[in-house]
Amino acid sequence: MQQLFQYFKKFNTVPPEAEAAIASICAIVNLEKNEELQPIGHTCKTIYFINKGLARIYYYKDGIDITESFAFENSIIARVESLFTGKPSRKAIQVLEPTEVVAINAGQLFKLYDRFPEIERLFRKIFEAAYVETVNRIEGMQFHTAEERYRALLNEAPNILMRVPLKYVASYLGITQVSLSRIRSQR
Amino acid sequence: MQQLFQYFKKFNTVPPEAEAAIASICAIVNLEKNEELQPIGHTCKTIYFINKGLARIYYYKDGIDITESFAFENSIIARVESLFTGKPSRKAIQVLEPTEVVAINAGQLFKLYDRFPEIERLFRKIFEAAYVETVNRIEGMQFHTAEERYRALLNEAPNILMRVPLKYVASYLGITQVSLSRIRSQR
DNA sequence: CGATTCTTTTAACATAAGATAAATAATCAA
DNA sequence: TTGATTATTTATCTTATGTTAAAAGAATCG
Repeated sequence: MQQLFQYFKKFNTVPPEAEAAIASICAIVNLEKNEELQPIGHTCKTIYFINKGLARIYYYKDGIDITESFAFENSIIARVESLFTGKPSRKAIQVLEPTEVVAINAGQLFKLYDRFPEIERLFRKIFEAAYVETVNRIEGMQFHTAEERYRALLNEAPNILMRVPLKYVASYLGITQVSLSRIRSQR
Repeated sequence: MQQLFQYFKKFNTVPPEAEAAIASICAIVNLEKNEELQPIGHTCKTIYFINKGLARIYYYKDGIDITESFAFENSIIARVESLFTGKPSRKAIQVLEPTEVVAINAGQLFKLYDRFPEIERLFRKIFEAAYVETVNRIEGMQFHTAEERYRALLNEAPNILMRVPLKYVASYLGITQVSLSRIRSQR
């Protein structure tokens, strides 16, 4: 849990009582490689923090598995399009390595917002940062060739390419696995 | 200003004093067609609400004008990647019709967050909703052909195609103007 | 109104990426 | 270790989209 509170400090400091309140609505969960953290069709009611390991959000389009995003240790992962709307998610969260997460009960967390404005502010800032990342990703997807997107990933997040099966990376980049392989092979 | 407060009600109700506080940091701005609301290179310190008219966020990639997003009446527009990081934005906001906006001073707004938790909550929810929209847009961009993206736009936001020059729509869809024209011509 | 400028379409050609199938390579379980 | 499964690469062919240039069509303004 210390790891999570360390992470929080990057966004907002909260008083000890607030930390204790958060701790009381968290649970440590351990998963084996490839296990599902959240299934498709379920409304997202949990925010996860990754202590160790790696996860992805994915969904199916026309029967094809598409990776929306990856998350590594010391980061938050949640299906926000469900979390913030209360609608069921067409997406799932899956772990790609043996992974330990802190599961934060979102319903109870949102209740804590009333008691602790610092907690509301903390998560506001966390999701603002995530929002910015998403906006930046759109920019990367507009008018870049598949090769440019691959090279950018190689630069900015080589850990993804080291730890994630290429088939997942391909759909994350918005291309087929065959295309990705072709791009990699040309030197 | 009433229009803005009406919009707010969709997200969170705030007490009259809070409304008054917000009103005190807002200004009405009127712009002519094609005028710039915010220039490239400037750090974003204003959140705009569109009373009437239409605006877009755009930037240049290799000298080519690319539209990141559009905003119509009764919606918020801001360059969040600058607003939330304090870094200068490579993007600009331009109005595409005679437009009236409410300019909200973001620095002062963030100060109001301390005095009025309701205001912090209000804008938290506004940006959460915007975040969800952005995540959904990524989904639309992964593994859809240009034609599918055009048809989807035609369905979901035909007003964009009615009111926005096609050259801007093309880059928004991530394709060239020539491609868009080709897609439109085939019945 | 006519001239200029801006926007959209059309045409011809080049190329990146998709689809399908098959061959390797890597991983994993018995 | 071996066989079976899964992941990755390679090959061939097809197609969507980019590029460039030019023509046609609208909008704007003096």
